[in-house]
Amino acid sequence: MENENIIRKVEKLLNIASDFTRLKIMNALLDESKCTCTCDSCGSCRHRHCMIEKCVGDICNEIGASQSLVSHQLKVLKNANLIDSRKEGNRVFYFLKDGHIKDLLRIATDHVMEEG
Amino acid sequence: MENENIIRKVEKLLNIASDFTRLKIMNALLDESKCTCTCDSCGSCRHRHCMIEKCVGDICNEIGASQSLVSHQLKVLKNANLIDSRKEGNRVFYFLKDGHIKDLLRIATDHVMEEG
DNA sequence: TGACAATATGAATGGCTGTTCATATACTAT
DNA sequence: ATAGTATATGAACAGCCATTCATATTGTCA
Repeated sequence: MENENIIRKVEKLLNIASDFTRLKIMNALLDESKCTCTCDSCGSCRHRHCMIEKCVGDICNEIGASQSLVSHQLKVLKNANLIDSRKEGNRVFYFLKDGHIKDLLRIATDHVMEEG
Repeated sequence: MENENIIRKVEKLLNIASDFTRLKIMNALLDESKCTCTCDSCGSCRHRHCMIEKCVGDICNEIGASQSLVSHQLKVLKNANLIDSRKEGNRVFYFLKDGHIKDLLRIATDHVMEEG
C-alpha cells in the first residue's frame, strides 16, 4: 500500500474513533472490570482476545444516550469494522472486533492522563 | 480524573489526529529513515526520544500543501501540545513533542495495514 | 392474531472545521 | 531604508456529520 493511501485510511479510522458517543460505546465494550474472558490473568486484562459484549439497550443505559443515537453510531462502528454483532432473540449483542482499538484507546487515554 | 472527562479529552486528541493534512505533517516529523537520534539501535527506531525537526517550508514541499494551510494546521497541532517549535533566524522548526503520538500513529497504521 | 419490546432506518438540521485568499508580521541581506 | 524570504493570521465559505424526531422492522409472548 502506498503511503498516501495508508494515511487516508488512518484518517478514516481516527475520524471514526474521535467521537464522544462512539468512544463511550467502545469504552463500554472494553470495560475490563466486567471482562468475561476465561484466561488466568484476567481482571486487569490486557489481552487482545479479551472483550465483553452488550446489547443495545444496556449500552444506551450505561452511556446515557438515546436508542436512536446509539443505534446509528453502532452502525458506523460496524461499517468501519471496529465492532461486530450477534443476534439473540429480540436483542442484538455488540462487541469489539479488534485488539488494535483497545491498544489505541489505551494509548490515547495514557496520553491525556499524563498531560492532565 | 473522572471517566467522562477523560473521554472528552481522548475525543479531542483523536479529533486533532484525524485530519489528512495534520497526519501528513506528523508523519513527516516522525520519518524514521531520516532520524537524527544518536542511540545505537536507530535506523528503524522505535524510541520515544527519537524525532526529527523540519521547518515550515520543507514540510510544505514534502507533503504538497500550501504554506497557509500548513501554518494553520501546525498551530492546531501546537495548541494541542502534540508538537513544539524552535525559531532559528528566519525559519521556524517544528518537531513532535511526545512519544505517545508516535505509538498512536503506529497502532493506527498497523490496523489499517492488517485490514487491507 | 394482536400487543409489546428491542432495534434499525430515513430525513432534516445546526454546528463545526478544513481550506483558500488576502494580508500582516518577522527576519535577513544589500 | 528597501527588497526579499519565511511564517503567521483573519475572514469567509463549503462541506460534512452528530443528533433528533418520527417511523419501520423484527422478534416474543399471550
